[in-house]
Amino acid sequence: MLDQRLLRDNPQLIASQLARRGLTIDLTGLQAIARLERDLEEQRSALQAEGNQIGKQVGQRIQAGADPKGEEVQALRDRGNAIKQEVAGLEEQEKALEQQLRDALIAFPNLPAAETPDGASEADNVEVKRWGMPRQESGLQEHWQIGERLGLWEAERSVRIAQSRFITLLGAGARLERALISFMLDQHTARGYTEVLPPILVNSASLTGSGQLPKFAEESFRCADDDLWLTPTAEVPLTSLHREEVIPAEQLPLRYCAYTPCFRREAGSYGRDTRGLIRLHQFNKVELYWFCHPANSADAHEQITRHAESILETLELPYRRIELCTGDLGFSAARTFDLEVWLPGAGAYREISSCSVCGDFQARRAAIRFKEGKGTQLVHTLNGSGLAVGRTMAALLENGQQPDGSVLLPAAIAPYFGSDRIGAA
RNA sequence: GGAGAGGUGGCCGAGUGGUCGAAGGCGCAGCACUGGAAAUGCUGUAUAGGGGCAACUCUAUCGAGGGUUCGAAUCCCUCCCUCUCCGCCA
Repeated sequence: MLDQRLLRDNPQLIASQLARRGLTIDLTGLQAIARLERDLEEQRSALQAEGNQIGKQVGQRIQAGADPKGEEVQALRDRGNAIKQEVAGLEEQEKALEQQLRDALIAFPNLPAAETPDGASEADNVEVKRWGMPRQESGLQEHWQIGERLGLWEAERSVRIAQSRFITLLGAGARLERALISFMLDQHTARGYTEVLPPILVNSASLTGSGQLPKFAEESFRCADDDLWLTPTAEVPLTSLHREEVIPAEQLPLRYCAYTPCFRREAGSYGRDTRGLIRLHQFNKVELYWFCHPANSADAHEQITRHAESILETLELPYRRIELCTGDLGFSAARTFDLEVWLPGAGAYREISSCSVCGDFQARRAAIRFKEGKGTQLVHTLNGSGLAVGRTMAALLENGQQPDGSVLLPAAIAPYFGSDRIGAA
């Protein structure tokens, strides 16, 4: 959420930064509301101060022996009642304005960071670097072909169990998924991340805190009888892990990694990526999350991205780093690096991780502060996939495929999987 | 699902209409004492919003919302949550 003070003092700045995202908004009306709300608050608190004085005086007079029903006390009571009515009127107006303000502000996306390149769409994203040597030979299979051939999962029967865009992993496929989750968590905890296994049903406040609500309700699955949703990413429970807390400054940064299944409706993607593991309503992901001091968030962003990249490098998977332009930035992000893994069967780079710094945007929504010296300040939050597990499996299958039909796995995963190969050697 | 208890500051815990943002204790910080420490003593120690260069000051907040009152942590109503026991269950 954006800062109300910024709206009161410098709405032009907000407008110009949102314009970089392609949003044209006139904020003069909202600014007026914000200022009026502030004025009313000042009037009201002055009245309340007077009312408090009167309350005290009545008590003092009565204790001093004044007649509780006498004229002097009655005059104070009358004034007290008049103030009460005035205050009630002001409060009502204030509440209405506050609601309007909040409804408006909660729907605005984050302001892009200064470093984020301007652009209108995906096409304007900037490639930052490449790592590894992509296999280019022809005749390579796509991961869904390999998976079906080796019996790693059941596509059609999964529709029977749930519906389309769900997958059932079997045998070596299930085992490899489990191995990858363990491998990734071990890599991250070795770097000092605290492993978290959070609830994957989350309440509305949690989704609002991290930015999925109110704008993106249609992207999540909801439990009809409860205020609970299936989490679309571990970013949601991890943000709420410290919601409405004040963290001592010396504890920062707090760094967490979490494996969770993730659930997304994938509305509007009909017909895209219908085969295999790329786009599912339920997928596994290991997420990295930081709460850090504002002074360190830029540095932290590079670190969290490097931590995601190191998984790809340890798994010997060629990738490239893309910096998202303002037009392609997610709702809560100020700056984002996407990592795209090379899929030689498909002959394309595909997103496998997204590493974002959100500044104080989520912290303000979720009221996550830290205490340094006298006052409190909002923390900065960062999140990054480290990595999307199903897409990692897809990348391993395509990159490791051998002429004999088997799949050779990188050395790092072999101890977890129990073998360095899937299929006949 | 049935029965009961309870929600007060970082924690424990007092407080049933009046100057209470809230006793006391613990914890924490600073100072004193000490060669250093322990013990002891003194002082300080919530959050949000407003005003002020600052010292400071005003308003709100004792689970949430509403009501009674000049005045509510304290009385009334509604809701939420937590805990304990029983039942069921991985």
